[in-house]
Amino acid sequence: MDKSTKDRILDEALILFAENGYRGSNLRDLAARLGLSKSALYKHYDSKEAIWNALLDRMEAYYAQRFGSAEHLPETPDSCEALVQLTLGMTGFTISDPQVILTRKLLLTEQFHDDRVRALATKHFLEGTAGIFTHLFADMMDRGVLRRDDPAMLAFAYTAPITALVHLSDREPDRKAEIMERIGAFAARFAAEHAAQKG
Amino acid sequence: MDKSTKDRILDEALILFAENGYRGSNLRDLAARLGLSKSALYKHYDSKEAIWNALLDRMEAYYAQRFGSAEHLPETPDSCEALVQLTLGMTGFTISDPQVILTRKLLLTEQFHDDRVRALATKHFLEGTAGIFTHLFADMMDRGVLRRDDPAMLAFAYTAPITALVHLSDREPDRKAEIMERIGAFAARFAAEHAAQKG
DNA sequence: TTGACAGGTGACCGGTTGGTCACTATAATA
DNA sequence: TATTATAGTGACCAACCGGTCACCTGTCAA
Repeated sequence: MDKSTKDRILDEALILFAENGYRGSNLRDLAARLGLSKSALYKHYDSKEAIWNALLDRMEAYYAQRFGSAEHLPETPDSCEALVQLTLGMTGFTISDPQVILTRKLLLTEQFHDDRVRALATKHFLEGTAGIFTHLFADMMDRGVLRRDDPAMLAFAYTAPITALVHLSDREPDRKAEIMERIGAFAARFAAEHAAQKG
Repeated sequence: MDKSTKDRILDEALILFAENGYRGSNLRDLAARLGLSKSALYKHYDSKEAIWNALLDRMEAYYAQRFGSAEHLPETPDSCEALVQLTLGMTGFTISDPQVILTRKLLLTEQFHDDRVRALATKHFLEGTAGIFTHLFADMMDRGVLRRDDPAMLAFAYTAPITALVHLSDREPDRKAEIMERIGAFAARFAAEHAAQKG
């Protein structure tokens, strides 16, 4: 089934808002991207702000399903090497997928201009990712892969530097290869340091 | 000596641009904040963009002197407790000083719209802070306070989570007390983990 | 005294932007 | 077949914004 115009508007609005900001985007450009006239947009949304709100609705729904339930947790790694591989896989996706990149840009650039974005930014950059790894680390401790420790603190210490490098990749997309290497080195070092049996 | 109008314009421009973004700010509001008419601004700067560029010039000069020379390095902590205290002092300032907060907001919200901001953002959030602690950690290893290790990797692992909490404080300034506690806990844990003599 | 100049004012201009409206085409339905 | 709802068009409008211009005022040097 083809995507509805209503959805396509949000797809293009994400691109536009992420690259120029909400205030820096205008409905004429948005309509042109869709091959529509500006007034056609008003058949689907009442205003520019309504498009913005619908886009945030969609993003909130996405985060609710991604971070909300335990179902979307990745399988617990059964070794330190598996943890590094999982991390590299997740990060590789996150710095390559266009939609994810645009979403991150939107969260960063609009976080101080809109309260819903503010909340989503904290969820995405802090609680969400760290929350997932809190679960994984707790499991890995139970299974004797990681030395017993505070899983939440460990997850925070693990994900925050990786997130910083993801942001660097958003700023300088040409350095992706180098950044992936740094993430791999950081993850490997971290895993070695907190492995159940040292060495 | 009183501040020149030219400087006061940049002061207010920082506030305006940081809170509404460059495109979301207009010269009428800026003039009103200064108690001037809009046309008076043109006696000091040729255009809105010229104000923006002058503001970036000033920011670049600030970062050059802060991160550029070894003179501005804090004194090397002579114990793990001193490291924690230094960290809390620096962070306490950075999340409280209005100008620093505004600068950070500007860097975050405009990093994808302007190449100079992009470069400054990487310098501020990644290389700069980590660079300072790379020096400190190297010194502390030489003096036997910290276990010998890769100082750059260690500095990155230390500063990135703190920076993430600083960003959280920018988004949710009401949580400053809680955030300072988290930073203290993280710093203390990190120091204990990398101290020369364990325990 | 005069003239140049720096700093400031308000009116005005053209381009852009969000939003409206009358109108059209098409497809489903009574 | 007549009707109605949906989706789309282009012209238009008012508000806003960056920028210009003629003009004013105080200071200070020639």
